[in-house]
Amino acid sequence: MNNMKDRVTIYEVAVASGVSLATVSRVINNNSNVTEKTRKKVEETIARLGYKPSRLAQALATNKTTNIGIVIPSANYVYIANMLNGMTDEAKLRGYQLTLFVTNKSKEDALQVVEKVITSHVDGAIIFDDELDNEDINKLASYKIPLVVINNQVKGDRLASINFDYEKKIKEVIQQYFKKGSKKMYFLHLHHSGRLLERIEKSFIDAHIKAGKNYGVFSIEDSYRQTYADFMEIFKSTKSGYFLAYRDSLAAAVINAAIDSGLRVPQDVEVLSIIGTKYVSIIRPQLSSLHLDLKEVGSTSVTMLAGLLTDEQKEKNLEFESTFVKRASTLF
Amino acid sequence: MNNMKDRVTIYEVAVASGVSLATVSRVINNNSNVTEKTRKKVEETIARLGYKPSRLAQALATNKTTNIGIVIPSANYVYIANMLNGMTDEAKLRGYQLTLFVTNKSKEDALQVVEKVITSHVDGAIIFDDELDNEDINKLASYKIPLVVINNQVKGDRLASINFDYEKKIKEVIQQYFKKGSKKMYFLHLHHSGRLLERIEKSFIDAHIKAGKNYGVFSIEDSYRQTYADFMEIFKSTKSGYFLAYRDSLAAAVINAAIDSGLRVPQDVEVLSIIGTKYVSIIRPQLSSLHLDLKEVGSTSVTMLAGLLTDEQKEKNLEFESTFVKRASTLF
DNA sequence: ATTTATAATGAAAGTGTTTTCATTATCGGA
DNA sequence: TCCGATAATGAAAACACTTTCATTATAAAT
Repeated sequence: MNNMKDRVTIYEVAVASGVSLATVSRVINNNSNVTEKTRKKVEETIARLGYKPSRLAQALATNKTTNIGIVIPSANYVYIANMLNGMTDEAKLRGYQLTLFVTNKSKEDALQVVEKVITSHVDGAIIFDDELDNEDINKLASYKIPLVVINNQVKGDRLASINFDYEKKIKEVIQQYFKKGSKKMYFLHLHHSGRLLERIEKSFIDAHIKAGKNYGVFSIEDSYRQTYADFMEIFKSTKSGYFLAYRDSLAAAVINAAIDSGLRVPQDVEVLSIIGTKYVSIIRPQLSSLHLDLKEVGSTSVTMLAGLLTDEQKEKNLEFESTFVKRASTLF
Repeated sequence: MNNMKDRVTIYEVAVASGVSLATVSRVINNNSNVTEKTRKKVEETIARLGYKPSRLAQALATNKTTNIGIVIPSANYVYIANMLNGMTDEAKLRGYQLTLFVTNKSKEDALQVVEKVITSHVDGAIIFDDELDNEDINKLASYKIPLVVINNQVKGDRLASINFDYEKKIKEVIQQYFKKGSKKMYFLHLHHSGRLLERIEKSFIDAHIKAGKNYGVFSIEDSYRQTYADFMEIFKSTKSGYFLAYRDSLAAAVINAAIDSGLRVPQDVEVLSIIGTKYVSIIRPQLSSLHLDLKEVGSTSVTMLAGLLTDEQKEKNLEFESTFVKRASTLF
């Protein structure tokens, strides 16, 4: 039964059921202009021969692949995995396939990715990658590829964007803290930082300048191990502070280093993780964070792209609101 | 400059450079049978017109898509994200694109996925999903799709597999523990468990039976929150034990529940995470685990598949060795 | 200069579909 | 029973390439 079978083509189905290619194509695509009788007949031979239409040939003929490209810096971040999760769910629901394009945080790779996306004939793409700048995005757009861009305000035909309100929220959190708290705040700047992080940092600095407060910035590497080591050093001299970290693994590095240095969290050291994943409640003390449903961001991005693809929606900008969730790593 | 351009086809390039389609095709594909002069000429007009070959048409003509399918239960697990990371790197190196197929741990979806993989015309696929059984795999194989299957011993033409030695290692860890330790061991069985986990459980039970030792099994849900809640209950009566958890988030649930119940880790409660990710060292106390370089598993799977695709390699089975890493959550 | 071997090129068929347009069949109404 | 309208069907072109095979150009050798 399970012998190797060569792929059955529409032609063989046509011959076997005594109709033309056109008719078989019609029954495959549920075109109504087919008699019930011939439809039955064709469907029967399709089942008998085990025919499956070639999506490749369909794509070439219709200029639609039902593939959407996902551009990300890496699959390895938990928050990106969360988004991917939402994307795969929604894509499955809508009958799209996801093709991954990763830039590895390298500009060179990013350029390559742009080329690949163009030649791949995806129906559209979702971009969550700071390595792609406006020029890259315009290039993709110029090839008429509908785009949903996350974390970059873009405008144009068949271009939608999703943005997070982290900048605003960080400012609010800081201003709240100024009222009740007294520790000096430090921002953890990543060596290889992207636009979003830079905007957040700017927001952090602005809030301090406006309030006439003193602040600090530490530039760290995007690695738990290294950040932990760095802070074991830092905590030899710095005995208190409120630290803003981009991701929970980095926040955890600060917490663990503080505790291992004999400091108390949150009494001496307070830590806020900006992007919180499920680990915020696993790490002890539990991490205060800005909560954003990244899975929903993922599924929404697919929904928006689907809108662009079906022309229901020409352009749209959406802002996702994050909420500050106080847990045990901060006092307020 | 950045006007909308319609896709340039090979035909236009041919006309514009005064040669035939065949010649253009030859320069695209670096075929040696082209004069340097014509090559230059064609390359120049390719650059000028901004021509990019359609991978779709190429795929149809050559019956090669340079796409490989990745079948996983979900993109949301950290250990799968690690693997994906290795896959994307290696795939980029070798010029393959990755298309994601997720089963969501549902048999129904798995059947759908099998169909989609077949009609998607991927050059091959990597399967890391217990939801696909031998029948599904044989079906894919019968469509001549080269396969690398992770965690399922399979045999056949253009079928390779990668397996982990968790069963053996767990047995060793247990036997070692019998020599020095004294706590009763408990296995954390997942409600929706897969083949791998079941094999590990069997290994766990076998080791106990062989040694004439008593053991326990708790059936839990695959969720940190629920497992934490469950163990807050369990630790009301059970005041000590050695717990084997599948993933580090589950192990963390046990640890946190133990500590929050006033028990000491590892003095009262010992915990071993089978699949450890980077969180093993973030969680406190740090988690003892079986270490396996999942990123390397990912890249190796792509390498093996590439071998099958180029016919360098007809069949292969590989076993990855894990190593027991003692950290602070166990005594030995 | 002529022949041969070889390299470069082009014409055309093939890849597996969809879709347009023309043709044929079917049905209802007079 | 015949006509007209409409529904069902098929032929063929289109999609954007690759590849085989035949043909022409080029270089080497005599």
